[in-house]
Amino acid sequence: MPELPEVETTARGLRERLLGRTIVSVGSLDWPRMAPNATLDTLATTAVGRTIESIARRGKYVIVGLSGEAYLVLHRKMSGNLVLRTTDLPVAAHTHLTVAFDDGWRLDFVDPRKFGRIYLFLGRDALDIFLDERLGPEPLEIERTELDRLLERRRGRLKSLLLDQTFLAGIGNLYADEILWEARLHPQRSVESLSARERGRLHEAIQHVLSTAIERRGTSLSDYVDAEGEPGTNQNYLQVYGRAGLPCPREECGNTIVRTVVAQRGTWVCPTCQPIAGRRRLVRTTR
DNA sequence: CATTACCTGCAA
DNA sequence: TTGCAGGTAATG
Repeated sequence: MPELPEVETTARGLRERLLGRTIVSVGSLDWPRMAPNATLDTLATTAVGRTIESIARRGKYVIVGLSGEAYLVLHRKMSGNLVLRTTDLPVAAHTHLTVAFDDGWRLDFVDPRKFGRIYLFLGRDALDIFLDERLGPEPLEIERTELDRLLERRRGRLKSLLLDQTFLAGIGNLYADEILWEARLHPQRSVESLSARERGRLHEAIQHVLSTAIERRGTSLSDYVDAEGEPGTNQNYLQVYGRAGLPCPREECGNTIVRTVVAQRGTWVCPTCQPIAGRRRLVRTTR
């Protein structure tokens, strides 16, 4: 569920509340598989007494930096949320980790589907190795020329590529569809077939779609809420995702959006704005 | 490349 | 009851 804009919004909320706070207890790890490289004991022993020095996002991971070079790394997968509550409030259903702080606030990792993961790393090197072997560059920090270089080294379908976290970190199914609609590119288009102009549109669409979604504090379709427990508003501005049968929002278009499956994921496209063959080919076959 | 597994909740 | 869900790792 949470993709880059949702994780970024959450990280900002956590940063505001937690920087400088000291951890006083860690508990409720009722589903041990959520912490593949630590036990509740290790987490508690390591974290309690340490202070939050940094909160960062990398791809879809939130990285909580503790004093003494320890890092808690959280991934929410499909249904997870990281929510701040005061310790007088009861722990909600499906909460699988709680971290309590010295000022009466508590960070709860809530995840009905239990796909989420919590990792503990000691030392900057261990953290960097973990992240670098999973993640490509940050899409919002990439220049046009750098995107071109990355694309040159890849092949296959555009949508599969956008979903590949080692290509760019943080784009998921929803934003992949929104980006491809914005760029007027069909998800099945092969990377190799892109013209320079199309690569430019792709770069622009990545920047625009992700940054406006961050401004709107993310997309809340069913589960996602930010660190304060509040939904985002980007669900009110989706152009294609989940909108089968509705008209394409491009004024000059207005044709019907269809749902297909690409890379084993539900995929929404405007067949008119996003022709499966490039523009040149379409012109030829329609005359 | 595609398929399956991991989990639960919800809507059709 | 079935199918579907914003993710990723493991396995043909």
